[in-house]
Amino acid sequence: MSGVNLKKLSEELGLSISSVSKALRDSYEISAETKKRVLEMAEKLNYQPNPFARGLRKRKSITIAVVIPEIANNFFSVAIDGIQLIAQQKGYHVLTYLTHEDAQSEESTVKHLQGGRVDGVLISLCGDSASVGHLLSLNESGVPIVFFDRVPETRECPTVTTDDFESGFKATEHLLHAGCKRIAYLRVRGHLSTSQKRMDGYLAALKKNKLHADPKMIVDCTNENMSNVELLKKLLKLKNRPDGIFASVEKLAISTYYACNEIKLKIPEQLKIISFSNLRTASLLSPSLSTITQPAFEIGKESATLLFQMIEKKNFNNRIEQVVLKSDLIERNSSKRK
Amino acid sequence: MSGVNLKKLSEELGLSISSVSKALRDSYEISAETKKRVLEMAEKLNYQPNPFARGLRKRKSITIAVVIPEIANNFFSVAIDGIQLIAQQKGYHVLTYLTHEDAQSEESTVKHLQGGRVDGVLISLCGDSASVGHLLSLNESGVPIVFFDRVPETRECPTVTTDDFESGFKATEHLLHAGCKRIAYLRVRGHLSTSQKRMDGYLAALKKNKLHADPKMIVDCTNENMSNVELLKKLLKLKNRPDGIFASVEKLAISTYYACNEIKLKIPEQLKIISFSNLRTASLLSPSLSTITQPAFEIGKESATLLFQMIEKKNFNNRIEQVVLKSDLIERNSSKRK
DNA sequence: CTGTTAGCGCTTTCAT
DNA sequence: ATGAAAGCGCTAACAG
Repeated sequence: MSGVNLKKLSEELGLSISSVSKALRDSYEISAETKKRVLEMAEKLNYQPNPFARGLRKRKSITIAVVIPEIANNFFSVAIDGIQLIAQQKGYHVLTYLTHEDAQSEESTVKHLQGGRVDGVLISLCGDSASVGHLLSLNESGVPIVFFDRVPETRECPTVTTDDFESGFKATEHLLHAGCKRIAYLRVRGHLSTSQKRMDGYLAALKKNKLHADPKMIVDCTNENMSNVELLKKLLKLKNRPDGIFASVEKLAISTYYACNEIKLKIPEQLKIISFSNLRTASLLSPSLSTITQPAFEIGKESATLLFQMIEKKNFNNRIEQVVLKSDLIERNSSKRK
Repeated sequence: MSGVNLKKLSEELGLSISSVSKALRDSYEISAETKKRVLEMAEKLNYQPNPFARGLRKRKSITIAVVIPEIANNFFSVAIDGIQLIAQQKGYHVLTYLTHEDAQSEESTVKHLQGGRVDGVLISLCGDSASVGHLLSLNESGVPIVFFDRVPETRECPTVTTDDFESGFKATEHLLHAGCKRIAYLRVRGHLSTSQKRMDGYLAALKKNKLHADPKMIVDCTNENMSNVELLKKLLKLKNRPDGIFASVEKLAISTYYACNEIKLKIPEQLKIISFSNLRTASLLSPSLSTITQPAFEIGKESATLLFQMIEKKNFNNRIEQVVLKSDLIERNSSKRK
């Protein structure tokens, strides 16, 4: 502890504690001259108010929590960047918690947030988050919650997400405009509603351009690179091989690179690729890969902004805001529009 | 606030507040049966202790702060991952602050930490951090500080860093073992002592292998990609052109790729490249790029571990620990050892 | 084994 | 314009 508190300040100044407190908060009850003296002394002694005493008294923490599955991930770290920006503007502190995709860890984390440690929570659920009971109880205890990116599917609540349908649509149209006639969609099995919506976008784009959606062009991949490469080699050796690939995960774009390399298929001349990605930097090294990216920074900013609205207005039970943001298409020289 | 506190619990149980408090902390003064009753009621009412009241009373926050220049950066986000791991084990909360490379922002952040909000601070200085006065004052007020990666150059203090000399040495040897005879070192001007040490490692590796260190092979680059590409094209068109490139920043490796592409120089057949990098994932897309990487996760873990030692032992003024970790060499198929 | 009490540092009424 | 005093929820000494 810093050792210098209101008591010490007041002794030093020959004033009462309460006067000093008021002076520091610029109360109208205090004379200008006294204020000046107090401020100077506070500066001199390097006084910093004790946040615990203040928090206890005011029942406010000036702190929010961010709960995410992982941080060593470009999407989440950029989102945090946006969150921090807004939090800093508001003068709030940010506690970060990682669940590592573990529902139990998520639950215990949320539980710890209940004692009044934070004024609000931003959370992106972990994959196997079965129940949201712990979050309900937190919310009921008066802590507003905003979900971002990974949101509960069963319940109405404040959310900030990306428009997955639009992402899928936009990515597919990008390939179509680049001249592709036969576009494969690569997905990983057992995925969330997110994946379904992206594929709906893909299908809608095909339909709009009066193209047939061949089920053979929808490829279920695994999590293992080598087996995916084999799968893709088979796909790319078909008589009716695709001339465009839409990878729903960046990893699958990489597998495609390997496959093309092995069977000497030229990118982008013979095959154009677009990939979902949260790793802007990756495409730097591979100038031929266009990517469709979640607006991570915007998502962070919007979530935090929404949360602060709820904190300040305290009306978080009434109107439920659901913000949906458009994805970013980052074009590379692979598949420039003709 | 959750609304349920010790008072409510005690009323519900017909016990005194202090008995409940003791029971919850498993004090030997309380009978087993009472403890059981209390625990059950606490569970039932979903009691969570108020961290501010406890912090105020115990003069302890169970919280540490992490102050970093940016988070949308693979090194720092992975380092935070390591920090969080240790903090979670210790039951500590983690506050994160971003300075955005702004010395003033760093200073005001540190100032806010002085009131007892945290029990310790992990910090990586921003580039233009001229003075460390604010940190001294924080430390003097009893808050232990550990510096990681970007540490003060003028003062003895607890640090966790990467062995830059070893990094430079190891990277250069990697190229030598891959058969390179003439290795260029690309650096960006006006850099820190870090850069110098890496180059010392490069020079030492050459010397050890009885190779001449040609000053023409040490290239000062800018921050602008296109001008670097021009510079590199000139370098690679020399009669005595290098057969290996050691890029001290990942960006420069990318510029090299562009340059090679323009003058039709084949990688890795005609030119092998190794690069410093904090972006493990980038090399996934470019299988021919070997990288030398800071052990970010380890740095995070080590820093946090050291900080907790200081917090727990309270002897942070005596022995000053300076941990130096080895970098990781990630080999790709570009320049496999012969 | 349980209860009473003081006080952590601050804010906020209520007096003066 | 200033000060006295109560109390936020908790812990820890001290009584009983």
